Amino acid sequence: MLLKRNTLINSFKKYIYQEIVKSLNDLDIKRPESEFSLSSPKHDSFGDLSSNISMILAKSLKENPIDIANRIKNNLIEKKIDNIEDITVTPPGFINFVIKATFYQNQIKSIIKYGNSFGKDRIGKGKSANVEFVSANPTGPLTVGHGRNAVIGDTVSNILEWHDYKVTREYYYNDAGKQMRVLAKSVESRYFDLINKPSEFPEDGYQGEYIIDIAKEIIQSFGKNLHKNDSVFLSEAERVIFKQIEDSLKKLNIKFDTFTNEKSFYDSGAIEKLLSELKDKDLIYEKEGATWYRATSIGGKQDKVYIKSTGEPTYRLPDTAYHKDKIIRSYDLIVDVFGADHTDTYPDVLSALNALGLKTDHIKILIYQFVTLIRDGEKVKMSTRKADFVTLDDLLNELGIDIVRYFFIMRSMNSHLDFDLDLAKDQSDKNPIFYLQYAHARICNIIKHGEGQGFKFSDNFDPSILNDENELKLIKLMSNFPIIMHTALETLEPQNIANYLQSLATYFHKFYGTCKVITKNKELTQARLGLIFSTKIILSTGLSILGISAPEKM
RNA sequence: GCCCCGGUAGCUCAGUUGGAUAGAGCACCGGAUUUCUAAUCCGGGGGUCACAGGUUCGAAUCCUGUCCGGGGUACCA
Repeated sequence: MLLKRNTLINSFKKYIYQEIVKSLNDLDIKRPESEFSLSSPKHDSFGDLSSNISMILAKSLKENPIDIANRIKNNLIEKKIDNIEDITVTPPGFINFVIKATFYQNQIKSIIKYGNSFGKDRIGKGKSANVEFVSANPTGPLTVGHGRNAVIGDTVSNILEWHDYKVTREYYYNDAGKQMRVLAKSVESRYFDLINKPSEFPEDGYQGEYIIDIAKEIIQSFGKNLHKNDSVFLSEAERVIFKQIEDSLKKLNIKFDTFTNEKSFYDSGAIEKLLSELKDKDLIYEKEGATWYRATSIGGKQDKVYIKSTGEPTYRLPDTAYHKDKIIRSYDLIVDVFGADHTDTYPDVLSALNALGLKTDHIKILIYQFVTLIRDGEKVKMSTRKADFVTLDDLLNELGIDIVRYFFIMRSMNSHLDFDLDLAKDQSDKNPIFYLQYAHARICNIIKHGEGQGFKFSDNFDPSILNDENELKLIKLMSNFPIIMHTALETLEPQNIANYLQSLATYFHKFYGTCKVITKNKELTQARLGLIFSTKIILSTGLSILGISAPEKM
């Protein structure tokens, strides 16, 4: 099938596409090797769908593309294609299709009929997905960067769920490594400070205020007689911090299904087993007291250390065992959400798995770039070690869930994110999230107002009378929702949805400016109620996928 | 040095995976409210898509090189 992926879901496009192919047959033109497009042009003046078929054929046919286009056009016109109002040819050789308004108008009925399932292609039905995100070790409160991770991961999960995937949200952590030892030492040191005993704060210790709070809690619960290296320092620190992390995530309305501890792969012998499997493939060797992974033999740039000369493994080894485990759990799709600092880490993991004969095509790694906070027009400096950072909690307390979630996904994850606190905090029309939510609230208010005037929404209306320019634009945009969702599924990039909803809100507000819904014209009122009702459905569906509320009133 | 991401309006960013005349928001200027919510709408100015080549009917988009910013870089994850 030469059809472009995006267009597959739209059966009407598929139909037109086939009609073009048939015309080629009729005209005795050989179908081109490369695929041709059929997509919405940027400008409405070119119609609703345009194809580049004749430009692609021009070379092999040695014929002017406009002439080819006209031949195809004439053949198509003769055949009288359903739902096509007009076909035009424009330079340099596009064939443009104008779709009948009724085709779009009828979509409103579909939206109302299918509600928040409108446009679902249920591609994930019967399939499972695992989305691993956040995965911060419990060494301190979640930061702004983790926030971006959390919101991307959860929204991606929502996108998958909307397509009927069964999604497991998974949090992976390590409470046994060096980081945690330093954490315990930091708490221990603060503990002895508080009870006026000599202590030594570790060189790379965690300097945040929260460490002192944990030490205070330990004094409360365990008294002042703890000795150095007591395991309580670690266990309490982990317990308290994990509680904090879960609370922060809860405030973002994020709930994990599984927490997986790196330690479990040591306990189960999985790591041992992985090592011996790799050894059998001659991918492991010893050098300078360390154990190395021979990445170079499978196309890697350089060999990597698996076990340090201190006897402690690097992250690669358990990470590979963990991913192997996820593969064995046989998900149809495995998604990892990593920060840009992890860019270099995953290729080794994947290559080791491949070397063991495991398929990794269904593992999708999403890398997001860093977040910079902007306050008063200036970058907020952040140092993790000194705990000189704004936490995710601070952000949530200051801004609330809707704004935080929206700001984290409104930009492409490939781009560095400038999080403008002043804009986010602004409760006025400058803030893009309100623009969106206001559209929804406005619709709710009109519906309410209509009820006060004796109009009740009913699906029994005639959509063909919705012929105002702003009505048609709104209707056409809503018809595009399935394509947007399909793109979001393929790319796993939530900002597509955010951008789409912004345009939808724009088109609605424009409609509102020119068309009054509740009028004395009963038939028109019912039709327009149908229109705004379906707009409300798309808006609230999109917002709920983004994890943002759709207020009835503002 | 090498690898990854980015460079588009004064600022922050989109750009449907190669299409036609480059798009928003903010900021700036001017207008609209006896109205279903003005958290809105309408109009205006503002561009060498970092730069230079290449690929082709056609490039912000793909390839090569250069410059700038961010991240990583072999026993920290």
